[in-house]
This record gives sequence, C-alpha cells and structure tokens, in this order.
Amino acid sequence: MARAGMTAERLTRAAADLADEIGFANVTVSALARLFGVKPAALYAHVKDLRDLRARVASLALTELADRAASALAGRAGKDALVAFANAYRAYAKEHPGRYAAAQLELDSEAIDVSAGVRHAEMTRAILRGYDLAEPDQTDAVRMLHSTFHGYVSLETAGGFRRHPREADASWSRTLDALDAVLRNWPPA
Amino acid sequence: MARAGMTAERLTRAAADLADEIGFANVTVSALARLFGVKPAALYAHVKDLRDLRARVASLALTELADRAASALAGRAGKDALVAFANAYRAYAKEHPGRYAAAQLELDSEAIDVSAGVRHAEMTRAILRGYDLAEPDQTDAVRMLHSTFHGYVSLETAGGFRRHPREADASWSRTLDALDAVLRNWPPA
DNA sequence: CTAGTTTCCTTAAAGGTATTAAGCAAATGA
DNA sequence: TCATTTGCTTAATACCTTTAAGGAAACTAG
Repeated sequence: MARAGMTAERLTRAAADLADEIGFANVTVSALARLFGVKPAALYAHVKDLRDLRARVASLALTELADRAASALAGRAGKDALVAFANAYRAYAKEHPGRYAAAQLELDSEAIDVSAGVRHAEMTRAILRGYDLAEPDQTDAVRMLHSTFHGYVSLETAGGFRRHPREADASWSRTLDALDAVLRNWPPA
Repeated sequence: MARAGMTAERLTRAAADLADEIGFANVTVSALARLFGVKPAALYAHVKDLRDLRARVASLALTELADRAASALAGRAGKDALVAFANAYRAYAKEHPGRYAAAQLELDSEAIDVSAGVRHAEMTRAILRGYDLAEPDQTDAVRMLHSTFHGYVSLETAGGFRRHPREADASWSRTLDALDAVLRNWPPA
C-alpha cells in the first residue's frame, strides 16, 4: 500500500478546506481519512484526536485571519484603517465559513495558540490609535468593535439578514460609518 | 414497564435544560433518553429526529428570549429601553447558554418558527422609536444593535474577554453608552 | 546490497451515536 | 371484557471515535 504522505499540517489544511465546504461541525476523522484514501485509524499517528484536529484548524484560521487583517491595516490610519480591517475580517469569514466557525468555537480551549488572539487585540488597538481614546475606554472600544464585527458576520452567515430586502453590504457600510462616528465622539463616563 | 409520560414539549424543555448544563452540541437523543429512563428509540415517537429536536429547542429559546425582552421593554423609551432590552438579552444568554446557542445555530433552518424572529425585529424597531431614524437607517441600526449584542454575548461566553482585567460588565455598560450616543447622532449617508 | 530498524499504514475490536422496523404490553374505550 | 390504540422495548443497520497489535514499506548501517 502506497503511503499517503500525511502530516499534521496537511491534515489541518485539508480539514480546514473540508470545513469550508461541508461545515466545521461536519469535519470528522472518517471524512478526512476518506479524503486521503486512508483508514481513519491512520490519522491518529499525526493528530491526537478529533479535538486536537479541530483546535489545529482553529489555530490556522486565527493565524490566517490575523495575517489578512494585518496586511489590510498596513499603511492606513483612522477610518481608512477601521474600514480596511473590518472588510478583511468580514471577507475572510464569508470566504472561509468553516475556518471562521472553527476560530470562534475554540476560544476557550487551552490547546489553542494564544499568539493569534494577541495579534488580533494588538491590531484592534492599532486601529484605535487614529482615535483619541485612553484606558479604559480603549479596552471598551476594542471589545465593542470586535463584538460588532463578529456579531454582524455571524448573523449574516446564519441568514439573519435575509428576511429584509436591504442589502447586507449596505448595512455593513453604514455600521462602519456609525462605529467611526462613535469612536471620534466617544461618550464620557 | 411504566410509561415515562413523554411529550414533544417535555422533551424539548428537558433538552433545553440539558443544553444549558452540558452544552447544546452535547445534547443527544441518547442522553435525553437516559434522562427519561427510556431507550433512545422511544423518543422517535414524539420527535422526528435529532434535527427536529434541536429546532424545537431553538424555537423555545427564541420565544423565551422574546418574552423576556418584551417585558423588559414595557413602559420604557429612549436609552432606558435600549439598556433594558440589551440587559435582558445578555442576562438570558448567560443564564441559558445552551438555549442561546440553540437560538443562534438554527437561524437558517426552515423548520423553525419565524414568529419569534419577527418579534425580535419588531422590538428592536420599538427601541429605535425613541431615536429619530428613518429608513433605511433604521434597518441598518437594527442590524448593528443586534450584531453588537450577539457579538458581545457570544465572545464573552466563549471567554474572549478573560485575558484583560477590565470587567466585562463595565465594557458592556460603556458599549451601551456608545450605542445610545451613535443612535442619537446617526451619521448622514 | 542486504539486514535491522524505524515509520506509516492496516486490521481488529470495543463502545458510542442515530435511526428504522417489528413486537409486546399497558392504557383506552366500546 | 375484548379490541384498539398508544408507548415503549428489542433488534438490526450504519455510522462515528479511539486504542492496540501486526505487517509492509522506506530508511540506515554495516
């Protein structure tokens, strides 16, 4: 029997692709084994178990998302930076729904690489440099931005905006206008 | 063998409670059957399948959430209404994480009762009556509010705010201040 | 170039899940 | 009290995860 040339990285990448196709929840050891023309048990030489595999996909997604956001952010400031970051975030989630789902589901898992999370926080703070916010307002604003981005993308993906004819793109754009406005004019405590 | 007295409603309620305890993803036909002291196959007389059971839990959660939000909203206007609604939303999600997860996951399912979703939308519009927004700004604002609420609760539940010492309650309160501010001063297109 | 070792996959097996079909026993009602 | 309906069990199929043990292929020495 010829060898399939599996590695943890290749399995992770394939699992991520599979997640984007059939949904993160449907990514299974068996399905992945079929993809590699191999028996399920063979995967356990490269990956601890299903939980581990999922954590790896989550880590991959967080890293990719951070990379995209970082390059979108490069050389921009103020509202430009805000919009570029937000659009990169949303585009990634729409392009890679399975990866995005993985990134969310596993925030609490200790198995996960924290570095990507730290990068996200740093980038969001970088956006805020264009606005005049001191602590603890800055932390509050970071949380609000992240919440709005994640919430919007999450609801949009779940089909929450399909009942109303207004384009999701238009509301997104206006939401970013509103965020910019409130960051420029952050209410006093 | 004594009868367990199962009905679709009781199963749904028990499944919802179970979801709050062990997580929505871990709610299984077998676990529910164990809870009722019954073989798994027995449930199929009352519920079509696992998918159906989950949709019922989602529907229950959406209705409960809408009820809570409605009573929180009663007799309030302006920022009072916004804060009351938001707090009711967040409190429900924290109190019933399994139910809340169910409510999100199944937005696209056709099997679900749409009435609860409509009620949510109507209530959010009711909040906006205290602010001066015409269409399509109103729809955009509804989407932004919902996104922020869901995103915040979702990230908080997943542990996304635990890395920073700032209290999640405080950031939540300030986020509501910011939303109020931006609704009062919605940016022009 | 061949023998030993390591590496990677397979087979085998145990246990969990969903789901359907058939059967039996308890409640219902004529 | 008998017949019917209702509600559960048993049985069977078909997945899934995961561990343990075995074999073949690819390396590594001599």
